[in-house]
Amino acid sequence: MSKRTEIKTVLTDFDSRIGQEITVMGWVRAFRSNRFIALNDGTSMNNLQVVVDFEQLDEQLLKQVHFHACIKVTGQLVASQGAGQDVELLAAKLEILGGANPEEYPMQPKAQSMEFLREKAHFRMRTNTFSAVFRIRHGIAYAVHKYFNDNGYFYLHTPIITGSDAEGAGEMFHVTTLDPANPPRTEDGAVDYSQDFFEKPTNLTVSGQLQAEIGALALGKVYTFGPTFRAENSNTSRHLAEFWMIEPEVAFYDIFDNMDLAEDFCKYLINHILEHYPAELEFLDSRIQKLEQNMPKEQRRAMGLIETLRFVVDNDFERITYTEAVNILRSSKPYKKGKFEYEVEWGKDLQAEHERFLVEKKFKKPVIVRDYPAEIKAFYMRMNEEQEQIPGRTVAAMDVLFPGIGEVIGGSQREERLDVLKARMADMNVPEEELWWYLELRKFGGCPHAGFGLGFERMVQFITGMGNIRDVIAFPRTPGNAEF
RNA sequence: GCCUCAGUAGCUCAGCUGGUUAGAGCGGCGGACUGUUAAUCCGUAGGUCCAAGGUUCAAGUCCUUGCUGAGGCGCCA
Repeated sequence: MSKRTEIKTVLTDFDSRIGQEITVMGWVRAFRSNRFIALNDGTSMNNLQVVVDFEQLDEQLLKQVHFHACIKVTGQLVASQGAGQDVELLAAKLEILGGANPEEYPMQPKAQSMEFLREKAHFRMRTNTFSAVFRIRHGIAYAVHKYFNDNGYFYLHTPIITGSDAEGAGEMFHVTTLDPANPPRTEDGAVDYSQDFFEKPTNLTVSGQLQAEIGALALGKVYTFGPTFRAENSNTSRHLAEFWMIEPEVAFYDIFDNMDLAEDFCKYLINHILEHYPAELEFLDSRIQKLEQNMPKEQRRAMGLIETLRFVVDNDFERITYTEAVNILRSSKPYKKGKFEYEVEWGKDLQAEHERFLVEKKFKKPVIVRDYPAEIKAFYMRMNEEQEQIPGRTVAAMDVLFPGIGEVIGGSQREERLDVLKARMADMNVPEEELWWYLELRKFGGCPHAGFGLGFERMVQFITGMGNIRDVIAFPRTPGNAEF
């Protein structure tokens, strides 16, 4: 193929190219007035206007310039006569690389529903909305690595297949090469996993945290960023069966260092996108405004997308303890009026409606809640000292709650005291045999350390303003859905 | 897993208390158009009303079951 110039380059760096002949390739977004082709090659939010003179080009060729057909155009770049763009390309040569017969092609040059586009995941990335989302998704992923690299963290690849089912984060997908219809059996009739590939039962990982702790206790500061699997039957706009999670783990960090890291990290990611993807954000912002035009006022966002992102980076996150949260909730208007469906009571977990009140009504910004009751949190979270005014024991856990999507981060300081950890595992029926190495980490050269898990798609959702998590991952896996 | 709502043309939807040949906008197709920007204008075709059963003289409309999707909740990131 002859060399092409990317459309983003043409549109942003055109001074030196005006008057020159260039070649561009991309997908047709519109063919107006038998003269103007809006061409997009995925590099930019904006299209290049290609101007055709039908007397100079074959009529049959121009008839194939359909919506989303892929074409190659060579011609002279000139200053545009029209008002909508700086430059345009006068087509001297036009070639159809891939036609798109509109009588069969399902995509149409108009707004289509998210549900319909989800069924067309192989085409939806050609739309403005999804190309913007996926450019931003890339930008956030890049910023994750840049942030950690620039701050002295090491990227650790924790296993996708795990031999432990004690990671305490929900139902797991089994991994096996045994024939499910006819597996080998032991004498007592159980499946004989000693004949399986790994000679033991294995699952897809639900978290890289326990292994990340191994890294932290050697390299000091590590992070993981990889796929994570939960076999929960979750049917919501913020859950996936396969998602990407970022898990920093840091030696010598306590819960407060952990909160500082979480806040700084979130702000860095948002700032990176504000700085590098303004066109995408403006498009998504206006998209939401159009969507909300017909909604009643109370259902609309209080602030625009970009305004929300600026607000989050410009303000400190609110930090409260679980006990304070319970007190705030119990003296709140909706509580007194009986508007909450679930009871607010020390010892019970905060429900989505409670978190939403704190984030969206009370503080109107991200909130970090810490020091949750020990009974409702995982075995590895560090036990706090007893406090007189608090009804029960708490652990040094923290959740970062964002407006609209709720929990984006869950983390904790880890229990480094061997005896306390063993007691907790016994209390919660976590088998020591499976996590012998986790215990030895405390026995030999242990230290205080902390970390958290950030749901990557939830962050992408927040930054792009997309309402459903299935629309910020290219190929969503949810209960009953693994197409593509 | 639970609750609520929806499924009618390629897409988005209208179709009233059941009543003849089921509608619109957009998209498609045919045509016009050399300065358009969600281009515009004229013409035109296009339907197993999600599926199966039932009630009725008569069902897109009512009932039952199932399937699919969405929203909310739970589980969490």
